[in-house]
Amino acid sequence: MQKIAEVLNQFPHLDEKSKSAFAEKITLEEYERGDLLECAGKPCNHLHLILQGSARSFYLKDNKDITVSFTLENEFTTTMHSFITRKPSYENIEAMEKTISGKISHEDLWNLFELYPNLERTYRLILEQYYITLEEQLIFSKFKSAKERYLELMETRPKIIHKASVGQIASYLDMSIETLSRIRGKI
Amino acid sequence: MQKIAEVLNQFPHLDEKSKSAFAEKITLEEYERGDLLECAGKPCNHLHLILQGSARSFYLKDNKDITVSFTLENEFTTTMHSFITRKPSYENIEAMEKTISGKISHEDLWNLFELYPNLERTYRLILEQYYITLEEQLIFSKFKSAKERYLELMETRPKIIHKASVGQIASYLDMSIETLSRIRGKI
DNA sequence: CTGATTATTTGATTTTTCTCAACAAGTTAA
DNA sequence: TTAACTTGTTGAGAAAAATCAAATAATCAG
Repeated sequence: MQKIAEVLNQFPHLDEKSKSAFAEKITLEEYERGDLLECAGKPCNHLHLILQGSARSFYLKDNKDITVSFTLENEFTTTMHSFITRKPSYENIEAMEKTISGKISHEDLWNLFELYPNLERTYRLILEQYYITLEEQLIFSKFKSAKERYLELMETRPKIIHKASVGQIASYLDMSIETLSRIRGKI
Repeated sequence: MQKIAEVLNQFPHLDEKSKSAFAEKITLEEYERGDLLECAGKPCNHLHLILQGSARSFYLKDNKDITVSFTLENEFTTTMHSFITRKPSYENIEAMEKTISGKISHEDLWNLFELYPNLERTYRLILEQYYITLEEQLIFSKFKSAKERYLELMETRPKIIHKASVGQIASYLDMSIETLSRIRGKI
């Protein structure tokens, strides 16, 4: 698929062989709004590249639905903890709309790493980017008030604001629904 | 050094050649309490393995000193954002006591990756562990009150409580010094 | 050892955000 | 269309934690 090639071309060190070996192991899957890409309780076996649509990672705590992350087009997602440790995931990933994921299984990916060190490097680079993003999220969330966190989201990933509900955004930004509603009212 | 071998032996897939190639590029450096292992404003060029003592990552914001992480013996530390992007770091890393670090430069490490894919894998595995830790920190910090955050630190990394000052722990746990002091008083 | 500086504790007050409650606006199903 | 839900908004009071202020305790330089 053209889209996959585009994403892989972001990694210039990747040779054609590695790319096509990777592409061959990708399965396309289509989800409707609300369908689960990955499900809490089971080990997460796939790394997903969202080719179309969007996804939301969340888990349930005391009957509350807590959003951990949003994934938009051309971004990767998985429940990293489970994908790495092979233990049951505590997170779910659901499609927020009609979504197509190009997914590769853990097993296939690990096998590819043996054959194509360049792919392992690519995975490492992706992991690094994710690490940085997470670190920024952790550090900057410390200083920001509820309002600032919302304004930052508006600036950095405005699409999320249009795709997600108030409740989803509120739990993602770690504030109550009411607080978010009040913030939105005042802008 | 014996200690380095011990740490590397945690990665069973690493062959002897890779290990010794890595060990050869490590430089031992000794720091006194307060010395900087890495300094904000400059690109961070080293991955450190703390062989003895302990370190603290922090940065300065509006004249306040904010602790980002603590590193104890046999743990790795670097200012990941800068180490990965090669841009100036916004974090400092300082020795909290007399500390010995086994450090390897970014350049040496990247060169080793070309020659020993197993080392790149090890780095990837370390990164994965760090990612998981960070993710847990982010997710679980969302639910916990100031008191719960402190109790969790006491349970998971009690050494930090003995080595760090109230102010350092307070900023790490994202609460005011006074709040932490009151929490400690009541236990 | 002693005064000066810094770190910590304690108290009073204020701010932020949460919780509970009521209500309005949309959606969906019968 | 209406009734039952879901989703979002608004208000009032409560709770958690921050800030401001002052008092102690600990550490350091001379």
